[in-house]
Amino acid sequence: MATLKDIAKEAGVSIMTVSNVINGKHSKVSSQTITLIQELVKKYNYVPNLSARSLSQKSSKLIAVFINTYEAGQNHFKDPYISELFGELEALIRQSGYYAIIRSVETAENVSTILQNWNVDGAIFISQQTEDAMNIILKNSKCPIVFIDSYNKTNPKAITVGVDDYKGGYIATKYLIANGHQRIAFSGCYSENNAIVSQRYQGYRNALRESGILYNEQNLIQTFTRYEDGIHIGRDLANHRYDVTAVFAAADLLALGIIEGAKLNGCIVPNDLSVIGFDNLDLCSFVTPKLTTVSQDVKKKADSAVELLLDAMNQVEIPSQNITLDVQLEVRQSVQKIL
Amino acid sequence: MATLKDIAKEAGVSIMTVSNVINGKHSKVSSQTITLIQELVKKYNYVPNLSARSLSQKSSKLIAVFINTYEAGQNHFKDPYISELFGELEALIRQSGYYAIIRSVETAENVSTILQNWNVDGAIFISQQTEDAMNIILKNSKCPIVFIDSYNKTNPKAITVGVDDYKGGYIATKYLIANGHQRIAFSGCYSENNAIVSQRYQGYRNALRESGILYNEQNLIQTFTRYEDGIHIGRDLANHRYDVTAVFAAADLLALGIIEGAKLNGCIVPNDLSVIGFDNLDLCSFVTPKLTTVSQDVKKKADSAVELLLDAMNQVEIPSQNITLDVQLEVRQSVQKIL
DNA sequence: TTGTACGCGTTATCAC
DNA sequence: GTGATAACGCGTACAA
Repeated sequence: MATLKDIAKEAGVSIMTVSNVINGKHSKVSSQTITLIQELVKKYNYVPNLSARSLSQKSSKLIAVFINTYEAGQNHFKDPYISELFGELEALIRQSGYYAIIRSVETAENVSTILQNWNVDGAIFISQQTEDAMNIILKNSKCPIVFIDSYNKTNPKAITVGVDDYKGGYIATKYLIANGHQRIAFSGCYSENNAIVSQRYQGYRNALRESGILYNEQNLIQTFTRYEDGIHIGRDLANHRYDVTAVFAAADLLALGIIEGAKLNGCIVPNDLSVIGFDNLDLCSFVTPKLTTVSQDVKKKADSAVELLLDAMNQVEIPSQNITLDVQLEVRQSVQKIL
Repeated sequence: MATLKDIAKEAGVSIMTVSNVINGKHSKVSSQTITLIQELVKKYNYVPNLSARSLSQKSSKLIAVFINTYEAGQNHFKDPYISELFGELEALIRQSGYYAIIRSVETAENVSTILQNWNVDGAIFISQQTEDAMNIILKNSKCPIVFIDSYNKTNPKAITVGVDDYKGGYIATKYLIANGHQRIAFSGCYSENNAIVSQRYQGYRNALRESGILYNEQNLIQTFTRYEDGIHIGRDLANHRYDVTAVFAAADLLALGIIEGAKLNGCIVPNDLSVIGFDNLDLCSFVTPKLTTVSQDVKKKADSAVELLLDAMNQVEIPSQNITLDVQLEVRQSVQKIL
């Protein structure tokens, strides 16, 4: 509750002297008063009021982290990938001397309001945005914003961090093909608005084409990517609703659901069906069979995002505003060679 | 960027009139000026500066969510339980008209600094605190604080939300006993500072005693509760380092690790060993065998915490400051009857 | 080396 | 109904 004024009065100096001491501008103050004031600061447990500071400065030291609100009635933080990413971001924001405001939003309009409300210095989106949404957000916002897992080829203001989704789809499919599979399904939340999945799908398609395998439209399985959705698909697969020997699932949870659903109807992975996922969640190694999947480096993603954001906030020249991190195949037990 | 002043100038009225319109004090303003100002607000996209508001009001509309920093080098949000809880809290805070600041902290001192820095209205701790830490925090803080999963029997200021850990340990052990098990291990992060685990342990001990089973000190397995820790213990169990037929693990991840570790050394759950966990994470149903566990209602926990906090902030009379939610046994496949 | 005046955007108070 | 003034806590710019 103590303010600069209180300390100044007690010390018999002006407010500015106290302020200078606190902000480390020691060159402007005699060492005597410095120690005096430092004692008083401790004694009264002085803590600067950052709202006041934010008001009189350009900067608020606040970084906003945005996430989409519930999807399919689901708490977004139940997605282990999102949670881990968020945890890393929080740590990095704190270590950089900033404060993290977390907010789930429904529409692009809400974003700029929050940003202005708190005079936020920078923002990070941790769930995918459409290009349209990004453009609206960027147009209405003054501070730098980093978008994780979003694609935007047209807007030069867009700062993005993502992984090589195309390559992920490509190497996963290639691996299945190398193991003798020819009839391979793609399952995921495929739509025009979902650039991530579209990219993975493109990788899948190109891998097929390169190997001279004819693409069968029936093998695109449209679905949400929760575990429960996978169960349904797994059952369908076991019931031969699709004519395939392998499935590439665009998310680990979906893949795990598929494995379980197939099993429920007597189809055993990898013996009767091969499955590959995407993300490399910890729990891929907890299940049976352990899931072969495309792995990405979540920590590096968070590092890149915060680094890019801080650079933009400090107007540092950046080589590129769009970072694409590499992915690689994590071979485990859910794929089997066939003849 | 528009401020009250800008709007006032454009409308040819005073700042206060604009302020009154924005804050819905319509009784003090003529309907003409109301509509005029509302138009201008839209035109200039006016958004109130909450730092300024916080400065001139008692309240900041900010709620801080605290979590302990890394433990055992682990991002805390990799714990699915913590993540889900956090996601629910974020939603509730937002829906209540507040803004969430998230912060990981190492020591109790950091807490009051943040609280003062931002003039925070209320705070929630989502990871367990020792009674000492809680007392320090409460002593140094002015705003209401809710502690989730912490025990504090002595400090009347402490507002807490938890589950009936004792009962959890009790019913889990009783269930094992009912299935014919007599030699039962307890594994978890047992220590004097960890009240949660101590309670679960007490439940375990009492269940044994009630059934006339002699407690064997060797069967208390001290460990961290990560999956990897479970692996070690599972191996030990398979190698008959402990003379038991069943294990109660104080956390699901630990239980899953134990199952896997045992399997690696040829000991199959539930055939050769029965295991019960605690938390009922989603992934309990993803693994094989599906984990029998003690379940708690995370959503209800979040609801209770926010409700309690808001009541305290609004100085509403509360029947009890300490809520203990019920737990129940979720029977699945990891326990087998023995003779 | 230290102090003064002012402004940041908002609200409460009180007078008109 | 409406408006002037002070106050919230801090930092910048400048003066002493």
